[in-house]
Amino acid sequence: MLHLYNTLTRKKDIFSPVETGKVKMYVCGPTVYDYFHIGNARSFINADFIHRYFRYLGLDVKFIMNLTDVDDKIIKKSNEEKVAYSVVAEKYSWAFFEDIGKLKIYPATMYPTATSHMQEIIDMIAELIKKGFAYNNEGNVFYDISKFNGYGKLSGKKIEELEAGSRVEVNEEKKGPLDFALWKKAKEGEPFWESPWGNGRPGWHIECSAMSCKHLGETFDIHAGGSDLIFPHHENEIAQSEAASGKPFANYWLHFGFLNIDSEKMSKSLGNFFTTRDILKKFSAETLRFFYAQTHYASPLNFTADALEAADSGRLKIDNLYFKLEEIVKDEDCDDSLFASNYASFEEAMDDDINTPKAMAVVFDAVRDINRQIAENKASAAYLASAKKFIRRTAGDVLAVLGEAKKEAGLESQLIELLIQLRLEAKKEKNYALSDKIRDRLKEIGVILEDSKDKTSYKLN
RNA sequence: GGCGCUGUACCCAAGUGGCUUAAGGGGAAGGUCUGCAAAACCUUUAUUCGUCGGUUCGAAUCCGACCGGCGCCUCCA
Repeated sequence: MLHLYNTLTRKKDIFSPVETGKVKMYVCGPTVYDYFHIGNARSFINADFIHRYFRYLGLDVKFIMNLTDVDDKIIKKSNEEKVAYSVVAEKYSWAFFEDIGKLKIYPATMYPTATSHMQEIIDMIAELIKKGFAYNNEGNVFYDISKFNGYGKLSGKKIEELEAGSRVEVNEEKKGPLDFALWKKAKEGEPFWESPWGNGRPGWHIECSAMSCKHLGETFDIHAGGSDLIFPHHENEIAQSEAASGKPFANYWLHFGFLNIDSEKMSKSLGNFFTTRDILKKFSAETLRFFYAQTHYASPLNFTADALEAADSGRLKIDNLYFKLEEIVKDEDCDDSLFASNYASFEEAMDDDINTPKAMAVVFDAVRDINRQIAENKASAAYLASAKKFIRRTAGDVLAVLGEAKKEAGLESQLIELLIQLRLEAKKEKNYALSDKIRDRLKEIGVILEDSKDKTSYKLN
């Protein structure tokens, strides 16, 4: 039974979807104004663990991630670069897809954009005005939070306290300081869309309400995002959606913890800002995923080079076993019952609010057991086949921390095999100087040789 | 000022009342195997969970105080 910590109820709730067997999930995606950073990557990967686990469970998942493709930051960048906002948005949208592909993120069902949902956005704003939750002030439309009863229920904030401690600039156009923009009147030179309130563009929060409603319905199962989005973004989404539909919005709210760099907040001004692209030049996607999976999704995580190195060593332990199994397992047919308790433990961990650190411990327990069976030569063919499947389904399909299999480039692998043969002959003649030289040289170019009793295998670094 | 999170070994980290005299990974030390390596396996590495009190038959887990770290309240994953 899957339990998820729900920000709305502040406890772990039993997950019970609106429609049995189906999951409707919405995750706030990127604003496409720059390459995304490793903090964003953490959120995307955490969402991916959840997505992949639902798939593992055999649920029919509809997973929507939006791209915010028009907003202040994009406009600012387009002005700096003297190109149309859409050029910026398009460039970084492609970069986003490229990067999440590299991160082995299982694709969402759909990646809708704000600009392709203008009609839905305008319709929702019109509905909010009609129902009295919003007001038009000379082309700027604001949401009147005093009209919405449950405002603050997600973030646990009280309206009076928010107003008292408010750092929001006084805006004469708004009735209340916490009212937020649904539609922003276009300023000179800004991109705009036509609307009943004049030319302008949507506020940030409304797109998520409009798009989630269109693609998932008025009430859906899971809404997730970074913990900084709780307030005001998600709070405002709830206000918009529930006021417009009169129905509950998302049933489960999940929030991902923040990433710090060397115990400091990542920011451009501190000079500790890393894009995912930068990091992927030094570490593999699997290493990054392994590193993130070691910490629960909601906890803060400290990012250091040493920790990444440690993660790299750790995940190789799983890889080494899996590659070994790929070599010795011929027949994929297997009896899962041999690993029934391992699967049960894995699922128990994941069912407990997607406890990936615990799930990894389960995988490592299995890795040790399997290695021991192999070392002691006690493993049956059926056991090894089941072992391989267990590792693939957990470390591979759900966590996606397994590295790529050895590349079987035809000529390349033949040449390596040839060198291995020559080295074995040298070894037979006890010419260890030569055999070690071959091994060392191959290692230098990324081919690692491992001798076992009767043969030598290799892996590519 | 308000709200919330957090402090577990050299490092990362799970565990939130008895199954734990605290998982798992990294690192380190010793051993097995090996011509030597590598990989793998075995052993060791927290009588203790920020500090001090309290509740309880029993607490890392609950309560209180104190000390430290962090986030949100403004765009932000």
